[in-house]
Amino acid sequence: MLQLQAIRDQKDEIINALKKRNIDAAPLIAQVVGLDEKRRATQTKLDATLAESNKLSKEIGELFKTGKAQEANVLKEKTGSLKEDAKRLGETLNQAAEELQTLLYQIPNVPNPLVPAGNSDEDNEEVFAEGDIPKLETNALPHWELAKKYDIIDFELGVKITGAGFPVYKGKGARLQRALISYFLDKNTEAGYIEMQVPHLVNETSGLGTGQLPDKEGQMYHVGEDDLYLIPTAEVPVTNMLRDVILNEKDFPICYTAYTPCFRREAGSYGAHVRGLNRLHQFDKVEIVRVEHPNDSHTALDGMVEHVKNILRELQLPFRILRLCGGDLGFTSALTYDFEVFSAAQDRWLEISSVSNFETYQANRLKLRFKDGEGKSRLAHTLNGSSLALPRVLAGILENYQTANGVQVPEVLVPYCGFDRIE
RNA sequence: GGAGGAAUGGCAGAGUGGUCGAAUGCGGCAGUCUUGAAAACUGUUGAGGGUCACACCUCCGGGGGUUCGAAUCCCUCUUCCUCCGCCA
Repeated sequence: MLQLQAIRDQKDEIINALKKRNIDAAPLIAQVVGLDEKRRATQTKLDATLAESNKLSKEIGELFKTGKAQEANVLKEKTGSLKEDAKRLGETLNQAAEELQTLLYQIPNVPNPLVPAGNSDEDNEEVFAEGDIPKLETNALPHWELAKKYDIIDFELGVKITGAGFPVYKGKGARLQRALISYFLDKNTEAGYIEMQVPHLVNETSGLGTGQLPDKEGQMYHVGEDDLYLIPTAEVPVTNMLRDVILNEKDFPICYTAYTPCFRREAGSYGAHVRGLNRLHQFDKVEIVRVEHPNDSHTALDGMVEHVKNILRELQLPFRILRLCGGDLGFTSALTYDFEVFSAAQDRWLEISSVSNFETYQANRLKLRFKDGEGKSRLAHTLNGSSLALPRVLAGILENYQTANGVQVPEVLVPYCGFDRIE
């Protein structure tokens, strides 16, 4: 959520920057400014009414104490109309504040100046690429065929017990998955992230805090009975740990990592591009989350990108990094880098990580602040990234490491797996 | 699930209708003393709105009510604690 103060002060800059997202925010911003003025004017009137009422109440108290009940009763009558005014103004105020909130929820984050213009994923800017794309045998298989051949992932079994998009990992497949989780957590811990285990269901307030609600409601599984949401990413519970917190400057940086399953309804997407592990309703992910001083957040973002890079290097997977264009940028993000691994057998790039700086957008919703040198409260910056998402990394490994006699296990994972080949 | 009790500032903890945004202690910050530190002493220290700055307004778990006036009384929700039941 953008800060009202910023909208007031830098209206034109914001409208201009939002054009990169291909939206014309001018009407919305104008509405916000109008409502904000109304809200403040009403607040001023209400405050004056309440001040008058408070004053009278004090006088009445004094009069009763000194035994002047009659005079007190005269004053009492005067408070009646003030009360009515206050009630009416209070209602107007609440309504204006509510409308304002609804409007603010509709405005996405302002893209960072680095964000390239563009409409779709085709306009994303490749900023880095590394690793050799392996030359596979002509009869190389996509991962869903490999999964069947070696009996390590069973999609049909998942359909039987739950539905499409809920695979069952078996034997070495399950072990490889667990190995990846441990490996990622270890790498993140080495880099200074503190490991957390967090709830997999969150309440509505948490959904609002990180920006999944109110607009992406349909993408989360909702447990109606208890009004809880299954998390679409660990970002939600982990970042919300800092909700309503005022940090000290010396607390920065805050670095957390967490492994969780992620649940996404992904309504309405079927077809070739979602085969196998490419898109699931439940998948595993290890996430990194940082809370930073505004001055340091972009350096931190670069650091997170480097960190993910190093993991992919160790796994020896060919990858590239894209800077998302305005049209592809997530609603709450100011700047996002996507990591993609090349899947030789599918002959396409698979997104395996997304690293973002939300600047103050989430912090404003979360009321995540810190005391600066002058003792003033300011909003912190939040960042997060996948380090890493499991299924597509698994797909990339299966496809790129396949040989005529089985799938080799990447060297760094062998100690975690306890085997070096799936056959 | 049943029966009781509780929720106050960073923490602990007073406050049962007006003088309470809230005693006191601890912690934090600044200073005095000290070569430095500790101790001691002095001062300071919640959040939000509003204003050029003041004034002023709101907030004592959330929401609603009673009253001229609510941290304090009533209703309701949530959470925590104790006892019972169930249970990995």
